[in-house]
Amino acid sequence: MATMADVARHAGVSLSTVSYVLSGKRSISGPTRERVLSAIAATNFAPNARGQALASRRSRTIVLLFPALAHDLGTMNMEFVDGTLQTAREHGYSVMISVSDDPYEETERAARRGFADGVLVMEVELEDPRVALLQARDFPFALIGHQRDNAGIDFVDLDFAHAIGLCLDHLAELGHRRVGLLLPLIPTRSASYGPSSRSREAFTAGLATRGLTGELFICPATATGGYDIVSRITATDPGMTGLIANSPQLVPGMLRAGRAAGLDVPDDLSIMALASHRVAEAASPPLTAVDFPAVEMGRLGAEMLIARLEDGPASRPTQHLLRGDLTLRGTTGPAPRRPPPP
Amino acid sequence: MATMADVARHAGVSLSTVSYVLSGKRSISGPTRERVLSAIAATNFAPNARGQALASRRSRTIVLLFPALAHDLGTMNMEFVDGTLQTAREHGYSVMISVSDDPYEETERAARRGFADGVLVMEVELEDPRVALLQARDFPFALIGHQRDNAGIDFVDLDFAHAIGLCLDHLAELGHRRVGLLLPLIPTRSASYGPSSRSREAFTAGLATRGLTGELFICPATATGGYDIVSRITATDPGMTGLIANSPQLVPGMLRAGRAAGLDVPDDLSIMALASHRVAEAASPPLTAVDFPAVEMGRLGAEMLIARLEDGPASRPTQHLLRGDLTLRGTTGPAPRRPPPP
DNA sequence: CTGAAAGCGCTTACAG
DNA sequence: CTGAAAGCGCTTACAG
Repeated sequence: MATMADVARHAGVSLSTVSYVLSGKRSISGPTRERVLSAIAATNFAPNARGQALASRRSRTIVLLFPALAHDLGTMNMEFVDGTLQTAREHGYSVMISVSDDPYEETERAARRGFADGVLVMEVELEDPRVALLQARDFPFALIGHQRDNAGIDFVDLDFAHAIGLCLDHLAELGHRRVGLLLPLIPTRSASYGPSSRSREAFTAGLATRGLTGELFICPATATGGYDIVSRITATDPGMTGLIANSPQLVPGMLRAGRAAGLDVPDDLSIMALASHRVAEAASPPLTAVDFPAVEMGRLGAEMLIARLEDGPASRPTQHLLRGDLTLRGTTGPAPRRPPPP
Repeated sequence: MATMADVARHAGVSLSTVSYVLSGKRSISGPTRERVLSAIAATNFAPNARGQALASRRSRTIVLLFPALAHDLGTMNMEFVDGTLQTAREHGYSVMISVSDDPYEETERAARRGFADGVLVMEVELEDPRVALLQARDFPFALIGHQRDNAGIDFVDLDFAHAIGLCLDHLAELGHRRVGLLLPLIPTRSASYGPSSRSREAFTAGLATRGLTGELFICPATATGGYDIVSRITATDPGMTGLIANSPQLVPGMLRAGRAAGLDVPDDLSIMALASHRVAEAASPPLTAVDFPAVEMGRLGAEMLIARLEDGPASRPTQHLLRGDLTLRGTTGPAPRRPPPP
């Protein structure tokens, strides 16, 4: 591989001139620039990223910081990744993906070793130790998710309270009187995992104002997680005719349990979820859902982080709390006249 | 952040001694090592990855080279990523994910810019220009997938011919006489995309030996892709009672089309897929499938590439053609006595 | 408008 | 067993 020194020799100029032609950071005369450019072409030169990173103290790399990935291999996580990659690429940044059983240690590693310029933190808790660490170290970051206290922090998140409110409104309008919210239990995240706690609160608070009663269920985010809960519900609480899944991963099991109990969706049982457009469409049957703009959140997260890297710590933070729309796709319907068969 | 020079000063030794304590590449006296180690602890030092990368000419980073990701955001791709990440992490490597509308250009970029030590190529074609490029440039790589000619190349792939054979055996044993294979059309990949062409060939060749007749269908890898094909089949070719999906993403649409035509799965129509255990289990209903060991393929791919990076180009290549097992989960059954209602 | 040189933070021959 | 020094391939003040 040709180095910048090779190009300089080839063009008969100094190494720094080659560098400045590439960066545009000082004006170069027409003829000199020509010679350099054709030398670059002739040697098939491309600047070495390692040399650039060391000299400029910028690697143009960001890290997407997943906690343990294995628990949630769903399409929605891939959508976050996809959005992040798209935006990073548009800005000339590379993206590393980091996954660990020990997210805190992994965060520290990213901040200390300096292979990347900043990190995008996923699956944020209300008081996330990773965030405290990054702040203490003054290492650039942005959140996909948000904490309880977000002063000065760049973040993008779904407005879970709003989403749950839309679900309750919808079910109430359809005449359901008793509803359930299923929250996936994420092994590595504590009880203060943002989406779970915010949905839980909104659900609890939102029941009364709509004249509903309901119950919260926590289950493994697996195929059988939703199945077991809904089996129990159909067996013991037939009046609960409307169900909300905080994650689309629970839904296949929920549908199966409904079917096993002889219930038709949506005639006997209404099921809705928080799910990206894509995931809701691909499901079988397509799901009535509040749209979870996962790709856009990945995009905005990368956007914020890169802006922070380029503008420095001074500029004021960007905070996006996105509201999803309700899209009807047929898994919810009017509450059954009388409770379905036991 | 403390540098190695800080540590050296703190310990009263030379910078090189600190480096050697860390690398273990020469013997250090007990007392000296002690002083260095406690200086490292006192300064909270961690070696700077950029300096290491430049000096050692190794970044301990590999790139996972996806073609355009947007077409296939499925769980199975996430499983490849997950396997790669797990293994990379065990070896102290970082993983970059790269996605592009122009995979060739992206490959060239990775090889020229030198931000990574090697690349893992996904979605390989029978004669993949990216592979030719990497070979010409002598840039380390391994394939998840394989070409027609694989001399000297490290790769891991599913044995698609074997998998399709298992499917045909299974359907033939169940008494099906006429079967279909659905291949997802991947926009960015040409007709010579490995999995499609190998499955196609095995299917065509395998029909006769089992006394079957059948047909091939190519459809968009979307929710509606499988739907449209199966709608047509049920309308025009009711004797086709066994269907194989080369990708699980087609299945939800296929099931929906079956249902819309008033057909029961598996009583009237048998559907099976090539799908990872996880994806097949999570589907609703769970799918009879030939297991696609996506996580393991990600692991093996990373393993091979890292071995190549550590051992150099001399050692002979590793080539894994994995065979998946058939797992029955209830979407296939005996062929109906007479063709189902039209 | 351009060049010579210092320096980014390491690794690793070269010396002793 | 340890140190002084060259060098990895760039960027960017410092000079002119």
